[in-house]
Amino acid sequence: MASNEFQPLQGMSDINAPEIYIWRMIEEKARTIFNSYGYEELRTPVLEKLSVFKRSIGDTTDVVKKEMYAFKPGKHDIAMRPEGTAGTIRHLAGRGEEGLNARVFYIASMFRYERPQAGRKRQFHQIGVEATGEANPLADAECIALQQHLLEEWGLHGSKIQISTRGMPSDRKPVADGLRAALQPHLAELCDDCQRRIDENVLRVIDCKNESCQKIVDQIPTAIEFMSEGSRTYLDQVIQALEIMDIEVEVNPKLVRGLDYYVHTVWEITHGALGAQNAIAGGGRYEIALGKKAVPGVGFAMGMERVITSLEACGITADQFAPKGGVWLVSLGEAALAENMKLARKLRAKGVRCGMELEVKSMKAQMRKANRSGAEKAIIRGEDELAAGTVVVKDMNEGSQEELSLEDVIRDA
RNA sequence: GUGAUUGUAGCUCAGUUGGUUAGAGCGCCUGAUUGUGGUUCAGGAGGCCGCGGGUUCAAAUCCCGUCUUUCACCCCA
Repeated sequence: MASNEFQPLQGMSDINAPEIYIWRMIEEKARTIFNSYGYEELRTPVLEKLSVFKRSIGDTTDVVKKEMYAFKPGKHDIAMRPEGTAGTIRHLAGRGEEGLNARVFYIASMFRYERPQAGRKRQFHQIGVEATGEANPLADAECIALQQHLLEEWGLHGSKIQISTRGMPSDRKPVADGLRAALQPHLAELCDDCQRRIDENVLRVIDCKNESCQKIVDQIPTAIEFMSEGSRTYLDQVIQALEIMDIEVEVNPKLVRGLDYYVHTVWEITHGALGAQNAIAGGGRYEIALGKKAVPGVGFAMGMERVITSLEACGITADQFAPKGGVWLVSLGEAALAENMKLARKLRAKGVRCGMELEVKSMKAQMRKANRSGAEKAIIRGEDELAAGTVVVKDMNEGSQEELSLEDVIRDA
C-alpha cells in the first residue's frame, strides 16, 4: 500500500486498467441502447447553484442537509451535484417547450460527503435518464423496461425490481396521518429510532430494518391504502403496462424513496451481491418546480460501482473486455528499430493495434512483451529481413512463422 | 456524525512473549552457446513496516494522535 501522499481522498478512487475496461463496456452498451430508445446525451456542469438542489431534492433531506460538498468561492452558494436529476431538469427547464418533452441521459460523477462503506463512495458514478412530459403511466413502464434492457445487455442476472407509488402531493398528508394513527396503538413496541421517526418522517418507520417494527408495520394498512383513487389507478396502469411487456416486478408498498421530488411511481432494483446498500438503481416519476415552471418527468439512476460489483458476482469481470489482438513489432538492431517505427505508423494508420519496444533489447525480452500484450502476431525484423525487404510473421497462438514481403504484410493488415 | 476494523515489496499476505542484516508466493528484470514468447530452472532488483509523537538499552511489534481501508448505523445509487 502506498503512503497517503499518493492516495486519493477518502471515499474516492482512481479507476485504471484493467478495471477501466468493464466501465467502458458498460458505458458503450448503455449509449447504444439509449440511442435506440431516442435518448440524447447531456453533460451538465458538476457545480450548480446550491438552490438548484435545495428546491428539487428538498432542503430537509439528508442528501442536501448533510451530504453535499457545498461552498461559496464568490458571491453565490454552490455545490457539487449529489445526483443527476436536479441539474438535468434545470437545463431542460431552460429550453422552453422543447425541454418539456425531451429524453436525455447522462453518465457522470456524483459527490456526497458520507462515510464510505460497501457500495458507497464520496465520488461515485451514475448512469441515468430523464424523460420529461405529461405524466403518463406508459412512460414510467417504458423507463423500467429500458432499465431492465440495460441490465440484460450487460449480462447482469439475479436482480429484482420493486415498485411502489409515492402518490400525488395531495396524498402526502392523508398518508402520513393515516400511518401515524395506525401506528399509535403500537407506539411503545417500536424501536427508539422509530419513536422519533413517527413524527419526523413516518415513512421511514415503514422500511425500518428492525424485526419487531416490521411485525407492527405488517399489521397496519400500507401507505398506498391511504392514497386517493387516482394515485392507486395510476400505479395499476403502470403495473398493467409492465405485464404487457412481460417484465417481472414485485409490488412493494413498503418501498420508500426519500427525495422530495417524487410523485406517483417509484422503484428500486436490488441485487444480492451487494451489502447493506443493496440497490443498484432507483427511479421514479417526479415533478420539479423551477421558477414558475413545474417540470414533470420520469427517470432513473444506476450506480455504476454497484452495477460492477453485481456483474462481478455474475462472473463478468474487467479482463474479459481488455483490448487484445493486433501485432507486436520485434526489432533486432538499431536499423530495424527505425524501420519498425515507420511500419508501426502505417499499421496504426490502418487501425491495427500495434506495439513495439522503443529501445534495442534482446529478442527474448521483446517476445515476452509480445506475448503479454495479447498480440495475435509478432512481426520480426533484423538485418537479413531489412536487406531482403521481408518480415517474419509469427502466429503467437500456433507458434508457426513464415517470411513474407513487407508490402504484402502492410496491404493485408 | 456514531460504533467497529485495517495499514509490512507492484499485488496477496507471513512476521512468535518488544531483541541483531524484515520474509514468502505471484509479478518484474537478467540468464540457461549466435535471432524466438507462453512451461521449467538459476540468479537479481525492489520496503521512511501509512504518517507524527511517546515509552524503552532496544519498536513493524507497546501507548497516544492523525490519515487511510473495510464494515454497520443514519441516509442513499
